[in-house]
Amino acid sequence: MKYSASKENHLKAIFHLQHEQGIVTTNALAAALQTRPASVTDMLKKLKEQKLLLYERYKGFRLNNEGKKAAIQVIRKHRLWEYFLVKKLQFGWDEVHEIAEELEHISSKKLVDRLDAFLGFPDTDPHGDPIPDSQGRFLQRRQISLSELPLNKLAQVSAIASQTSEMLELLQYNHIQLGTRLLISRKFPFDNSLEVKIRSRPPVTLSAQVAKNVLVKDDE
Amino acid sequence: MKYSASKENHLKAIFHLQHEQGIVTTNALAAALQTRPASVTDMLKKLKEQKLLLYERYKGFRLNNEGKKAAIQVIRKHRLWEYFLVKKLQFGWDEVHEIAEELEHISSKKLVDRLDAFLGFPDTDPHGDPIPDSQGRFLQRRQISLSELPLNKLAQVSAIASQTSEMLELLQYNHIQLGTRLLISRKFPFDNSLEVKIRSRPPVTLSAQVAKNVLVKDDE
DNA sequence: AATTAAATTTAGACAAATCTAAAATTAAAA
DNA sequence: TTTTAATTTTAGATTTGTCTAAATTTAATT
Ligand SMILES: [Mn+2]
Ligand SMILES: [Mn+2]
Ligand SMILES: [Mn+2]
Ligand SMILES: [Mn+2]
Repeated sequence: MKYSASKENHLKAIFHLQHEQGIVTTNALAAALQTRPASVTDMLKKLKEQKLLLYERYKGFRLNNEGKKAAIQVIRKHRLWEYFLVKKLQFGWDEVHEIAEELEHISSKKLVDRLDAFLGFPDTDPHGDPIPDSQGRFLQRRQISLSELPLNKLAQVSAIASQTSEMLELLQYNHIQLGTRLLISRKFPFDNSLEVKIRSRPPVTLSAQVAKNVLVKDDE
Repeated sequence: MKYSASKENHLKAIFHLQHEQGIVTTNALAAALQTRPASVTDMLKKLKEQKLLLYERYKGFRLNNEGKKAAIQVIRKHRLWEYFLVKKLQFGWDEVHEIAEELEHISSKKLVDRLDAFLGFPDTDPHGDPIPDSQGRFLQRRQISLSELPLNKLAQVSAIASQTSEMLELLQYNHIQLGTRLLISRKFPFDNSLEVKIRSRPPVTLSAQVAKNVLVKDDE
């Protein structure tokens, strides 16, 4: 099956949202796609027609198995291209998302699998997100949000949940990137902001909003 | 300037046709793009509106400088991606065209230039066609059609003018590919077919139609 | 030169994807 | 439990790119 770029974008966004929330709402999807709720409703009808999602008017929606499979293939393409751009073409990790947003819609399955092999079957993209394999299998890693990390416990940045360029710019400014080892040296209950220490650097302060979107795992 | 995939396809096809014919006709373009003359007329109006071509109704058309520049950028992308697919992803030269037909519409200029550098600034694509550089400069090579090659003169295949998969399949069957050294051992005036010899192989016969589309250059 | 044929353009339609404004439904507040 | 507010859907339009069928213009034949 081959879907339009717009359909693929919708499938992917629904997949991400339902991973966080179970059921997805029209407004949430419209916000994620920077489009209008009315446009989302239009697309939902088409996706339901094609039996890619479960949907009844006014009651929210979610992907069925077929829809998930399709979404995962798009995610696979997106992340493999991001990996290619960073590792082979020397792009920065904060400038590949938009380009991958276009490349992910190239349809050749053979191309994706060859690219995968060429890259040595990587299992995480430049932002630390897992890359599904050819059969759509994920290796899901146990990672927590930086805001849940206990005080003074060393951890390693493993993924960035919100990948807007504004977010990435802020992190880069604070010398935080994939693989950075850090710990929380202080918590401020007033606004839930955190003071974070990175080895041999002055500490930096992160808002709760930022911390929530930085995912970490135990340091080895 | 960024143009739609359809506009880019039209620009590229017009460029190729006017290279051969000077002025381009509606029917020729429709045939090249596998579309209808009426659709071509519609698009011509838009391209003229955007000042990419010279066009007056019923009188044919051709790209202006702006249009040529745009077309060359598309050709550059197409051929760089073809080179990538063959040299890095191990595709055969006869299976890359369709995929490149999609990849050529990815818009990032930076991506193309990085890809170019990654590939080592190649100057011909897998079919022997020259790859324009970042400024749109071509290195045009003096090549002639196999049908114009004198009898018994050794030459080397440098490009294939018609790159349909049917054509490429036929050539592959006859062991003719880019770089193949050959000579014409006999000409048959009745139908302008040719007997062609490739070193250490039994001679093969090619129709005039095939020979016209095989381009050769002097053997070093 | 008149007629026929070919090429090209116009007129009108359609599908996909999006939008705004208004209506319908559901959720929250008084 | 009314009333108000938020969410979601519908109705109707718009843009882009395409098509068929008919009309127009140009080219080729008799
Ligand atoms: Mn996308
Ligand atoms: Mn990513
Ligand atoms: Mn194309
Ligand atoms: Mn080529």
